[in-house]
Amino acid sequence: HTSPYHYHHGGLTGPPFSTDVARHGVLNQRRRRRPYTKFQLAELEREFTANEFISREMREEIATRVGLNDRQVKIWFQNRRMKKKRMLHRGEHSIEEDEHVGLN
Amino acid sequence: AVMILRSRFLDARRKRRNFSKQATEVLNEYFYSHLSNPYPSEEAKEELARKCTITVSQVSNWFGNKRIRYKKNIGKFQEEANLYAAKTAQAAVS
DNA sequence: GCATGATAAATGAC
DNA sequence: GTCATTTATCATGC
Repeated sequence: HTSPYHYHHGGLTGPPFSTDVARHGVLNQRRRRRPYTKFQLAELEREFTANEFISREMREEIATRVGLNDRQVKIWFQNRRMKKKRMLHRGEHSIEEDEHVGLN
Repeated sequence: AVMILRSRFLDARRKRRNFSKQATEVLNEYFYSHLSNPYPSEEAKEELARKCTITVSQVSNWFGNKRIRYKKNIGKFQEEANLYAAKTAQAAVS
């Protein structure tokens, strides 16, 4: 799987991160990351516990209730499923290598 | 069970430790020797993880942080870049 | 007080 | 849909 931000590079000319400017024009810049409130997260977590996959109707219902657009709710559930996967995969490798007071 | 997992998950960054000097050395060597495309493959990440005694996720985190912070202030990393450039040049001679 | 590692929103490839 | 990322924010180290 190639790196998305270097996918369209024909040659190897150009600085490391030259594609950033060309990615979006002046008008459409990346939406700023905005942390959600405790209430929003609590509601989202509660719905996620009920079911990890939600329909478009339920998505709109949650969105209006917590004050987010349905796209944000959709993305949140996607990221939440990835987070759960990471959490489950965490106990496999390092069960608990805590208190490793290592000096460099 | 979910709460236990989550509390343990959140504790990860709560008690984070800095990587060893040798680990940072290895990661920086790879980063500055691939500055035109600092995106290690999955296999390269696994090898770096073994050399540094860290997980593949930690390697991904390090490169993610390194790329954005280098891009945001190239001047601040200029000295570091020259250091590792000279180091790889030295290795090429020998 | 910033440097650093990990996580939380947001994007895009596939 | 997954998933590797970008970006901002968080929590800690020193």
